[in-house]
Amino acid sequence: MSFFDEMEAKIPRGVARTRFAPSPTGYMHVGGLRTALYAYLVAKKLGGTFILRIEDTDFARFVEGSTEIIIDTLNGAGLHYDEGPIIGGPVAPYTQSERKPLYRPYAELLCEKGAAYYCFCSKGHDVHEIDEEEDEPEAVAHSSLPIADLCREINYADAKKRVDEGESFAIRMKAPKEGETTVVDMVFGEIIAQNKTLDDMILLKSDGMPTYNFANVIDDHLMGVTHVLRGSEYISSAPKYNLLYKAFDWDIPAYITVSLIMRDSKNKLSKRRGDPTYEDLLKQGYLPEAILNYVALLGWSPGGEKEIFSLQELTEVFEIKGLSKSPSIFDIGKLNHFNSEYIRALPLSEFAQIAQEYIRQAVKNEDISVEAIARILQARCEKLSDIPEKIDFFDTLPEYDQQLYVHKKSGTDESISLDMLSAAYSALAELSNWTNDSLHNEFIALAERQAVKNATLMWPVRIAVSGKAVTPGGAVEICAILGREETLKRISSGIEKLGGGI
RNA sequence: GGCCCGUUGGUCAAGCGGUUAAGACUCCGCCCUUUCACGGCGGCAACACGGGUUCGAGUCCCGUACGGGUCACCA
Repeated sequence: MSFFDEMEAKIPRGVARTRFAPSPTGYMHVGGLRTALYAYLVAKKLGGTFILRIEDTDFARFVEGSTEIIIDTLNGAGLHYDEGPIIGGPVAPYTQSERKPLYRPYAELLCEKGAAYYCFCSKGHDVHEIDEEEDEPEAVAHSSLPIADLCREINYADAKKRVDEGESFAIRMKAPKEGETTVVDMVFGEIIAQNKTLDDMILLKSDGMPTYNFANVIDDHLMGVTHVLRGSEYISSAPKYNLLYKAFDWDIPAYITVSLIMRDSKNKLSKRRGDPTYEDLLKQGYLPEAILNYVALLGWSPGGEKEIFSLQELTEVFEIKGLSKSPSIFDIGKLNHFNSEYIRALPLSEFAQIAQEYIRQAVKNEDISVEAIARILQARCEKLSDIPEKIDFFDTLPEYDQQLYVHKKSGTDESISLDMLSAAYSALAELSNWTNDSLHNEFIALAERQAVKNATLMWPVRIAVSGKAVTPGGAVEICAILGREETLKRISSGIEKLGGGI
């Protein structure tokens, strides 16, 4: 049995096998996460298999520890893979650098068949400088083709001989000069490319590693991938992939090309320009579920009016036809909305648990329980990182402007506030039971005795105990958390501030 | 520049030849209310442009404009 037959025999057959194939750059793009999600959903929707494959064919770009980050990220988001690094699978290994010996035979097979050729051009001649300038001169296409064309003409036997003699080489695809190639994509439809516009892309680099373009085709085939998901930056290469599949006489998988995620109408999301990666978002206190939900809806729509979907629900409602061809702009404001929805939907104890570290950043006083703070915070919190500044007044009363006591809607000015604080001080000093309920009742009763509306009493009290115009929780909740001693202290300092005395 | 793709309110988006062109975010107003928020109600705001095809076009076709992608021994 030949090497090729053996490889063929190992290919798993399944209803749906999809893969997420990131390169280990050290972090997860938001767009990458979304592609992973869709790949997961396509597989799960059809009861298939979701594969993780690490594309580390570029030595120079490899970042230590990246694979672990990718795996942690996927698991953290609930996108558990069925085959891949660490857990293995029927077509292991799942890391391309470990698959290196597999690629050369396939590339050479293509040379033999006349669908590819050995190229002896030196690597340097067409080095492409990453050029950020707008107006690049005409010749920027600095095509390597004319030079490579010379290699293209060398006959197979001669080239093979040079290779056998140890000459350094790369292998390029031999794109036909005539005819056209049609790509069928489940999102973009039919795309027809004139073969003459296709360049002889490198398949195998002179270091023996395959390029992304080649490794993808080989591995997708060898791993039995049925649906190939990738971003639209690859769509113009798809005809070349098809040529490769055709040269091998392999079945072409279903292509599902997803549109780009942009930072604005002109630029795609980029870490380099300061756009957040998935890890950045987690650090800022966004919940994985919320990010996933938001990102699912960027470039895909279920059609109805429902927007909140758990991962489980997504696997049920996901349809390829809901995928959009046009790019979408990442809107942090809308992510905020999803995040607050998810935060509010959490059981209090769970919210308290994830909010704990943020709460303790601002409230060091151990007498104050995390849960008490969490309770008043939960409905007013877009992201966890907002927490500390909202509750810093619990530990120390900030300096505040006396003008805060003037609030038209509550019917207070400085003089009325002074009266209210004085009344509140006496009443609270006598209060036997220091709970939300008893405080509430006491305030209501006091307002009635003073013949003012509740707000006229509550507003100045809240200002006095918090020093802030806006707080999580109202006067009652804040007093309850602060306790009698601290509450009375703060109220009396408010009274002094307003020129009164106890 | 060549090739490919896209274009519905500020943003995400539904729409599949006949609709008062959904819904969500944002913003604004009102209600609720011990502040803000939550919740409830209401409002502002869109089919890029020009030609066709058709009784009828956001929906189909062709151009134009604008935007994006790609043209690396990067992925």
